[in-house]
Amino acid sequence: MSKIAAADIGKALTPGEVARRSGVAVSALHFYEKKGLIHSHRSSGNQRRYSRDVLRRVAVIKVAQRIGIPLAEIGRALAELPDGRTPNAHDWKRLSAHWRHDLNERIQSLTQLRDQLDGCIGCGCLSINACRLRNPLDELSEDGPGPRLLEPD
Amino acid sequence: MSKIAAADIGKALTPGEVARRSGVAVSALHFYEKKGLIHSHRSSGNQRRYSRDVLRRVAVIKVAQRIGIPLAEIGRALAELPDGRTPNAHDWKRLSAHWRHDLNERIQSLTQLRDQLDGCIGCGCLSINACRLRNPLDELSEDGPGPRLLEPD
DNA sequence: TTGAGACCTGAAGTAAGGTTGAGATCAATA
DNA sequence: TATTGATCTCAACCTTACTTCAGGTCTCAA
Repeated sequence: MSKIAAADIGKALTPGEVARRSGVAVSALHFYEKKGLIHSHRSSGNQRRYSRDVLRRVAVIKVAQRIGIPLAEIGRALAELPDGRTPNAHDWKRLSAHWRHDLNERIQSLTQLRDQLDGCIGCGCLSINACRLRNPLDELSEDGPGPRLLEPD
Repeated sequence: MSKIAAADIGKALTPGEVARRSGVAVSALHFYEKKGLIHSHRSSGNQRRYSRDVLRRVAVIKVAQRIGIPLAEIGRALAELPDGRTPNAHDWKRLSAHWRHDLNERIQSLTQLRDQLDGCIGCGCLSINACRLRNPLDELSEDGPGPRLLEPD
């Protein structure tokens, strides 16, 4: 029984193993640890040992990075989990739903940019004050006083 | 006549004017010049003076940056224009069509990521080897020997 | 003419996300 | 046991895209 319990804890992973299996460099593991995104304990000889859940944490980090979430924000999200635990299925559902929202906003804003570009490709209107490409914030068209980022060429 | 010709050349713009009208800081103008993206001549007192087309160049730079094109690549594209000229309507058509293509690819890859995320949000499958989110390159599913980036947790 | 504000240069700083190197120690195999 | 490969720490460096600073000069309106 105690043997099984010990097996449940699992064999600790060395930095090299984690690097190979997660696809990130050992230096990146150090870096993530410094930033508080992952944790390790030490062997008797002061070398890092990781529990297996570090693989899941790194997986979450990598997916979030692909989505475009900065490390600091990923770290904040992970830090908000109770007991500093690694996200379980439920946590992942919350996290990913949140990040999906961010991702979708990025897609929408890029799509809008593309559509504006479509409207401008042929017209050479880049030089004209009203070009929406040049006025991302849509903050003109009232021609009273006030900030005027882009005057006519 | 010579007076009109002189007027055609136009009054040179000071750094401050360009900054105000283009919406980028003077320090950014220095920076772009160092990188070869814009050019200036000097007043008798060694201060920069810009011809009006710098406004168009900066506009092009800003749009390209929103699309996600790195400055170095923007610089390369601008440098390929004959005579180092500022993009005219035809040049802009070519450039923007090219960049639109890049933008579209980025949108597509983010959209694909979003769809994969949709498929994974509820399932907690992040821990499973076959998860497509964790295997962006689709390079497994043949389980022979060979590189295996991500082993099971 | 003079003073305020704009400009000049070069070096250094910032932020994100790491990588690289030096010099020393650990761990596991022959 | 010896040695090779893996790790250790910490500082320095890298890239992108700029900003900030220090100390000095120009420009132009009053």
